[in-house]
Amino acid sequence: MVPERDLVVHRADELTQITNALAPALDGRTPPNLFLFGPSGVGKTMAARIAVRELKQEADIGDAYVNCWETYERTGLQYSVATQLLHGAAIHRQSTPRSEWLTTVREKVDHPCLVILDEVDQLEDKRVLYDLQELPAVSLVCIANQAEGLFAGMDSRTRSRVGIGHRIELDSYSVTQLASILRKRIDQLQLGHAVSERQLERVGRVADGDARIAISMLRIVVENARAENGPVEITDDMIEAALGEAHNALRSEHMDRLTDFQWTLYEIVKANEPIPPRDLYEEYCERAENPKTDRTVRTHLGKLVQYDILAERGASQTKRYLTASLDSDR
DNA sequence: CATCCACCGGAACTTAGGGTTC
DNA sequence: GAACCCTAAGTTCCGGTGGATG
Repeated sequence: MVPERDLVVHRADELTQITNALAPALDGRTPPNLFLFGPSGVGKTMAARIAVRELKQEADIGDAYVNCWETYERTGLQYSVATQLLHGAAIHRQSTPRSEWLTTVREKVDHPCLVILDEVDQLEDKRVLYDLQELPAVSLVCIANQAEGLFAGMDSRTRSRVGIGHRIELDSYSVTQLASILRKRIDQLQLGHAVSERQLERVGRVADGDARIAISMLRIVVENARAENGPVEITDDMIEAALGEAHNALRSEHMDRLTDFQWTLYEIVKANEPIPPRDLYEEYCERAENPKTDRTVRTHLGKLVQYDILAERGASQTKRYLTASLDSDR
């Protein structure tokens, strides 16, 4: 759920910038693409969705939202965008040739459309951005961690066509900003008395600028406190305990999506880290009945690194894979 | 500094699987 | 149900890159 605007603290300026950038849609024009960059948990998605929702209230504007982590394939993404823009009409099956979906959208949609692509750097095939850009009514709102990672993955044609537009950077939250975000949530739960300012700041400091981690921690703390009988009381110990739990919860979200093959690779690295690519592949061949080629393994290792599940150190002969620990990058 | 070697990743191709059409 | 179309995943091929080594 997207919090209402009054819950959005410390992002008023950015929200205005986003709304201004997309404002041409109010006059029926197609705004230039918009790029939101910033580390995780700084409110990029929230700001984009609120801005689009506000614009929709004022004019006839179509919208679509796709999380590219979940929908990372070219066809799936096109299908998702097309059905959202057409409200499910006129698309027969997912196997309908993509040229047909795009033609249908092109023919039937005459108002500006704002398409939010969240975690767009997770897209396997960035050419899908070019496909969408071909639709005259569509503006892309691309959300990613870093500009470099996103544009590096594009071929030159896509980059020159899609990469034009406003760019807005969102910085990490400060400790006090995080604390006040948490305070709003606590007040909503009517638990104002149960948590001290100092404890909220402690959560904010540990979350390291990431509101998702901070909020996740707070939720765990509150749940644990409620599980105990009597009035809700939050101790410092409970806060320390929630830290590890919150990190694990976010990590397992990603781990859940691994295939068996990717799990095998992860386990080999975990058992042997730091491990050079060659040893990793040999170990994999021993474990697998029908081992895939090293090229395929490389592709998947690349994904695991991109998902922040594995990390790599060194280059060429000194290259080693190891498990990425959230604790180590702080 | 030149050479070597492990590694990287793009591109074209093959294969398997699913759906559509007649 | 056969012919056809489309896609994702994997394979093959290969040129490029950058530490290590002498």
